[in-house]
Amino acid sequence: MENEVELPKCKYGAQCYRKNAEHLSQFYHPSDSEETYEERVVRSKRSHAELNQQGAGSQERGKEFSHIPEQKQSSNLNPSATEDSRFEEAEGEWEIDEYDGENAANCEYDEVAQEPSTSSYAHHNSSGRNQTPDAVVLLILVGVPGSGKSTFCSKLMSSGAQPWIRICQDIIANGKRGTKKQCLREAESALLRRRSVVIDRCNIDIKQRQDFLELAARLRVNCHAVVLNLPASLCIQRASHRVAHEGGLNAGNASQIINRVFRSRRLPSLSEGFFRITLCRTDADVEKATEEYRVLDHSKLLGAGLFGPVNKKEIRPLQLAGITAIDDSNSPPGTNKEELARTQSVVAAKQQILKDHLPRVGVIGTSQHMSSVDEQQEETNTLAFPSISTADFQFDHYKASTILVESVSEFLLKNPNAGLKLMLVDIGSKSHMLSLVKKKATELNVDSYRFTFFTGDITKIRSSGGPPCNVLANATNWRLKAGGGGVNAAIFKAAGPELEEATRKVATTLLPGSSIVVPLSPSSPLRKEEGVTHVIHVLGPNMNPQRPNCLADDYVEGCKILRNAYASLFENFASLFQTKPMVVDNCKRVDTGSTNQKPKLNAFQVLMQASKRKGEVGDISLKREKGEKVRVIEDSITCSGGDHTESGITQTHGQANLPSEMNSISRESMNGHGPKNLLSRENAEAKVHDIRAGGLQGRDKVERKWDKWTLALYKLALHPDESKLLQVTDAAVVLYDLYPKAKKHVLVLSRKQGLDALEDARQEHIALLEHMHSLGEKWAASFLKEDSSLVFRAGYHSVPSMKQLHLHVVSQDFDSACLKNKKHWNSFTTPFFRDSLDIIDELKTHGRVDNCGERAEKALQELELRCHRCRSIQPNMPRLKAHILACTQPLFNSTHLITVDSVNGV
DNA sequence: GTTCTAGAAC
DNA sequence: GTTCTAGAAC
Repeated sequence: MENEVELPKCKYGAQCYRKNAEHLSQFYHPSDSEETYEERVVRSKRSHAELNQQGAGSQERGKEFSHIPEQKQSSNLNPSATEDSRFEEAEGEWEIDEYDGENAANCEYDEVAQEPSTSSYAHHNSSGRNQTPDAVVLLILVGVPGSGKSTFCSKLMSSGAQPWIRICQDIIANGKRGTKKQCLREAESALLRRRSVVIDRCNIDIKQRQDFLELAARLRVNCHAVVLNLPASLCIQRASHRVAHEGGLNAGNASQIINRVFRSRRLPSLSEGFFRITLCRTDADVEKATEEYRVLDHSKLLGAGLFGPVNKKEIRPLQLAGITAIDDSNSPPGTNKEELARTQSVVAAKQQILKDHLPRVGVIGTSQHMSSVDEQQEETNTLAFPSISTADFQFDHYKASTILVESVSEFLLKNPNAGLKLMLVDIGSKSHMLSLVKKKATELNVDSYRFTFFTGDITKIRSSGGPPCNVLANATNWRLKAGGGGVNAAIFKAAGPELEEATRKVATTLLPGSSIVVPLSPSSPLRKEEGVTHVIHVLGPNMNPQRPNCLADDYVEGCKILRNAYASLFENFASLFQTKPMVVDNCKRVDTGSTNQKPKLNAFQVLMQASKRKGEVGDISLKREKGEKVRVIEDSITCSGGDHTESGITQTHGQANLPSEMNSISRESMNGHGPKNLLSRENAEAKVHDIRAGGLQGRDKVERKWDKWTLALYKLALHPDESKLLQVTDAAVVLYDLYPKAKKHVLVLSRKQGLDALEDARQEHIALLEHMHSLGEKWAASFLKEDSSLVFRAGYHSVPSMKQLHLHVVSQDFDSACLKNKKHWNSFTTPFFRDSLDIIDELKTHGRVDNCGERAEKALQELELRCHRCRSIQPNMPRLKAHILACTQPLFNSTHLITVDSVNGV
């Protein structure tokens, strides 16, 4: 086959060519035989980064290519290889024979001149080290409906030299129209698998193309454009004749739409960051461009620049910094070396700019190794962790794998930042846990880019060819001692005495279900050699009678502890890279000497912590600048104390008899303000209301002005209108949600003034929250008598929309016309919805509720629409609602479901 | 919380 | 033209 090149030879022999896999594995990649897809991704990215480091511009890459004399044969190395494996082979890192650099010095451009569209990619740099070639392409088609994008793709897909992945927005959502986000996800996934991608959507203006260009820049993939700039009349004619178009365009509306789109089109320019743009004005141009990409395989590289016939109107926006289009109707691309060089240089600069503007996650505590390589190219932070409690602690593997995968999934949802990754590590190549977890992760559609697997020694991940992991989890013992065996012994040994010393400074013991972060000193071998900056000690439940604190087959408690262990571990990992405070409570701290006791802070630390806390929910001064509805009240003018009771109110339905202790609690804690007083108070609070934490004492309170519409529940709590309520007690009222998001949806509304949101809740509110929960449970039970198929969750929104703390009790069918948008859905099905029992537990354990604030609220819009049963992502609300009506998978999102069985004590 | 509307996408 | 989403206003 013409233009194909011979892959470089292995240094072990001229005839090697990977015929012997065992031999090749010695130098191809240390863990090639067991290397997972994700590991290949990371390695591939590393290689790209190295390539970039040595020559940012395409021009420099071109020079590197020139060192290799023309060679042939690449795809016939293994005739029996499948399509995929053939491409995987082609991207391997090879050591090659010595070459004659002088002879090859100008080879690249000469080759381009002889063969305009392609050139050899086989290359290596001055150090003799081979690089991964830029053979994978992100090709963006630009054209109005009817311009022939689908035909272009068909030809690529059916007979292309490489297996192209077509991303078509019209059918991406299970055959239906999807979103740009989905296209981006699919494209990223394909590119990471080293597959070239063609984007089959109009991409008609800069904004529509921008995200794809950024994706290409982030993944170090060259981004090409083919512009199907055919006359509008021709496009209309074609669109009018087609039937059953994927995008719904038909004869009736084609003309209008195409004309409109045609007017709004903006042709792509190199300044957007494209590596190569091919303009087509006629079918012949399209045919030629199609052929160029059809024959493109991993052994070829199309030259950079702008190609094709351009008219005067079009050329103006296409010019950039002196670059003129290369009209390949007369001369082949790449013949003008200066032009090409300038183009390549500008493209490289633009791509660098794009890359520089991508969001980054800071790498903390880098070692020398990391600063030289990882910090520059791996804008990620990875936690490598072993399966907790399944080895020496003998926890049931099936239960453990479920908890592990669910915990991972929750973490990924809670932390949408793609830079935070998790990697499960097991030393055995035939690990039972690993295979169980892989299977469950696949079933639950867990993001395989952010949750990966590694087989090998957790203390030697990077040095054995795995991805860089800057944080390690250590499944430790309660004494945090170095002894024993397994992962704990291995990590302490690999980290040296530095880890023991650093651990001693932080804590002396650890409770099951908790974790503690220990920074590694720069002198630790684990840091120096593997780039590990932190170890997080985590203690899971023990089911082994030979070990301390055995739970003796109490898997109810065991599962709870294991969930807590993972949650604590992941939370601490995330907190390393965020402003959120670390979870540190369930350990015996060396500075306090007592369990569950927070360390005493000096005045400066108190100030800093207060400042940090403020930052979590949005810094007040910043909010003031933005004109948001938050301000600090100078003194305790309003709401000091704030407790009340509405005397004379009785239970209207009588189903919920308050426990005696609750009645006493209500009377004691909610006295002091009669109705008259409340009315005047309400007027005052129409201006300013408190919400903040601090025990509702009126001091150092940050206060928020609530909009008028947010006060409906508040007013109802203060002045219960029995006609609107299901039940009234001294402490709470129950009512139907005015806009139910499911078949059954009630609110249990606290009547305690000043307690407006979870973040206000403290230990003294536990009894009230328990009372609210019991009311919710009772109402759920009464609904279950009517319809036993219902399943309920009782919980709070992390950030409420309405003033006055209220508990949602909502059936999990979500079959309601009032459930309309993404915020509705995500506020009930993501970790933004906090189970009532978890909140009570958290108050008992920590004295307050964490993870409430603007970040959680913001995530509602950023998160995908994911089915709460099968976790599949749905493209929009109508599709989601149709899906959840049909989905029969068991519920995923809670361990505290209220069902017929649970209310009957089964 | 909701409704209304402009804009994106094809 | 339709469908869907996000933001403003209340």
